[in-house]
Amino acid sequence: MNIKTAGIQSNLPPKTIRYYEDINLIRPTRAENGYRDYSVQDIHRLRFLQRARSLGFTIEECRHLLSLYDNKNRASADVKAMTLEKIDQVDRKIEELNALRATLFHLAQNCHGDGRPDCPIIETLAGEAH
Amino acid sequence: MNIKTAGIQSNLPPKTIRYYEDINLIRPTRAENGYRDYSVQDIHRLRFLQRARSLGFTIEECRHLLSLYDNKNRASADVKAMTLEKIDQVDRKIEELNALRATLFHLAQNCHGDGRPDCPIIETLAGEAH
DNA sequence: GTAATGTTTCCAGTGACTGGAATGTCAAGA
DNA sequence: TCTTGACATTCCAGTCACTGGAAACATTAC
Repeated sequence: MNIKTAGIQSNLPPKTIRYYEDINLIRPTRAENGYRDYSVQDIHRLRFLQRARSLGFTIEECRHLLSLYDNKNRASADVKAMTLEKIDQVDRKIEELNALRATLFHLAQNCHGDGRPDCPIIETLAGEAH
Repeated sequence: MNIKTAGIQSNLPPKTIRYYEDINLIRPTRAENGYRDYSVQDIHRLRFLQRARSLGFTIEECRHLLSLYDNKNRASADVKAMTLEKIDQVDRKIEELNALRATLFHLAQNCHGDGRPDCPIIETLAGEAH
């Protein structure tokens, strides 16, 4: 299977698939003409990567997950621990964004938003008392 | 004022301050020995940058905000529009993260998390039916 | 005088791709 | 058969916002 088809099957752009090969996440064989040739197993790995990445796992975490995927004797505890850690990270990020949103909202509410030059948002950024 | 003091005053590492100079966000004068010399106005700009960055504005948005900060005839409507747009972006990001968290949580809940090799998280990433 | 600290410039690396150029291969239609 | 267009290859560079490190020079403290 050529790279474009592999991309459609895995929902990844060809550029990304070549990149994943560069960093040794996948090793397709080559056809006689030098084209990459993706097997069904390769597609499974690519789909796995696409899903794990879209769930916010980093490339290195994906590499680890793939090694667990390859390992028939893996312990599900390892995978669960990674997932729980990822949930913690997501929770922290959500908290940060909520605080950020509150600050921005407060700034926007105090800005009259017309053509007058005085602007509480700029003043706050500049650190002026208000 | 030397760069380290400027960094302390603005809560930015010296490396970052030099970087901001590289990309023309700030232009300190130079002392006779070649050291950068930061004025009080420079510190204001740096603090402004630090605050705007920590509120999630990109460097290019900061550049724009700084030009509004410099411009005594700016319209506060411009600044408010940027802030509201940023709030929208933050809202979208929070939504994404909430969905992501729900998926991860669902996966973790269905994983027994012990030494057995079968793992619903891996199976889901691999796209297997469950 | 010397050691520690601070400053300079420059180059390279991060993460995870993405864009583009130059070149080669293949399949379909006139 | 020729040509056109879609697809493939490699390699280099750029993204964003820094960050790390090396080599060399300046200043400060003891």
